[in-house]
Amino acid sequence: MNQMATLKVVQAEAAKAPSNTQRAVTELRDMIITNKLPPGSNHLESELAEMLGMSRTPVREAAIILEGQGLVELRPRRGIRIVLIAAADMEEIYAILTELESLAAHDVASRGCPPKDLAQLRGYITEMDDALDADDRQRWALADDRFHRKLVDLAGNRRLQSIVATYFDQAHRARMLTLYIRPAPRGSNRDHRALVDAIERGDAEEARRIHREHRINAKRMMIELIANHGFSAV
Amino acid sequence: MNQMATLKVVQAEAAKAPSNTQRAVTELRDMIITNKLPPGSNHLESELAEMLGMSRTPVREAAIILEGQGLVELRPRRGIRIVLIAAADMEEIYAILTELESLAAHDVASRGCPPKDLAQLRGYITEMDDALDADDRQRWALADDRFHRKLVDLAGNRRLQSIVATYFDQAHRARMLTLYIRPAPRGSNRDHRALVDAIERGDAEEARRIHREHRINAKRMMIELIANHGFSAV
DNA sequence: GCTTGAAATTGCGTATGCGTTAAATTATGG
DNA sequence: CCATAATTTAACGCATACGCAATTTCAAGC
Repeated sequence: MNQMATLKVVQAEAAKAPSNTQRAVTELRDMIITNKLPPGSNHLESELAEMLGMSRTPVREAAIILEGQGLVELRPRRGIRIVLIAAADMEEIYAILTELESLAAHDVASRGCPPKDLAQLRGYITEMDDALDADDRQRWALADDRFHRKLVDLAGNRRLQSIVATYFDQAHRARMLTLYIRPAPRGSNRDHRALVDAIERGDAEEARRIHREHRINAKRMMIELIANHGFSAV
Repeated sequence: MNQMATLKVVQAEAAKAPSNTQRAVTELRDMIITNKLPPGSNHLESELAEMLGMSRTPVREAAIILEGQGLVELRPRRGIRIVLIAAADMEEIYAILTELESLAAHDVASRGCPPKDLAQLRGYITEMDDALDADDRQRWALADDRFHRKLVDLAGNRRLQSIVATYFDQAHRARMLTLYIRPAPRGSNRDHRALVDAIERGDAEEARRIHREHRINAKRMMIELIANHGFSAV
């Protein structure tokens, strides 16, 4: 009885066997945003089903979900297409992220932010600095991701979180491509620090302004890189 | 043979039989946003399947899509739940709509807008005035909807359109509920006219500012109505 | 009664099969 | 040689079936 209880707890706390559909979503998403499934490529349901070791049904369901997240396109009889991200798409995506993240910055500053979370944000900034010193771009990108995500989480708007997450994913491939050809993002952390300071002071409008500028610069750089390096579509 | 050819053409030009999944999405969406499926109610897949005269498969697929649009919640073995919209949700939704529509206003103003489209926007404004004179709130709401949707369309950002459409849907039920208890939205059209004027002048910042104010007011009113009338959840 | 465990129920996840129909291919006429 | 029609192919949409597992029902013990 004691053992059973323990087992139960363990099971409850374990990730209790995700459904095949869920697994298909995670695995396909990962393969898409890391470019393992080439942008623009087409895949039959049966092909993906075999690859993932399941039947067509959960693959179809996963495809529908991923279509809702803008990662694939369902073209009946022509396969599931991995969407291409062109410069124009990055414009759209960054425009949206700029607005929504600035809103998040504003809201966090105005509703106030526990010291613990401020510290965490600053932790990511330090992490980014360290990564740059070590010239580890991958690690920098990861910390940058976390910083931005944390900021949005702190705003406490679930829908905002979900939208930003979606468009982060869409932008992910392009971000990874430009990661090694962009200049070292040294200036970036000055913005980040100024933002956290503004949040700490509760200066909502300033927080919004700082983050908007930050994002606008990021967007400009990304678009230029994409244009100059000629990968017009990813 | 001639008849067959004619038939073919007719079929091709007709809306060529949408899939059952598509039909399920449209019909369920309509029933949800018009409160025909009561918020908070739960429905088994088989129940909805029977109602719509199809099997569980397309209903499941539709449910997944609608979940992605935040209209239902899939709770295994407990049915498909029609999501409740509470005051807190309206806060989230309006916060997002405020940002994104203001962005749209800004972009339309800065990229410029063909006279034809300006005229159409003004047409909706007139329609709203007329509807208010006739005390026809339903018609007012429809024109207001069209005005806002058109504004976003003109910004030419597909992703923006899609997000705004999604959250419009989520807010629809609450908007309809407050439609008859709110004061006549006379002031609203002053904002609308000022916005269109700003767009015509190409004054992007002013367009953004006007629309943001407009939305903030709308939000305040909506939240107050919901709070005062005690339907804390819809 | 109230709790606990066993039994029964039933809703869902997934596999599978089939008919439809769009795409591809070949045949046919200009 | 090209364009169009007939034929073939095969991918998908959907219905259906089934076993597992969660939930509910019911019984028995405290």
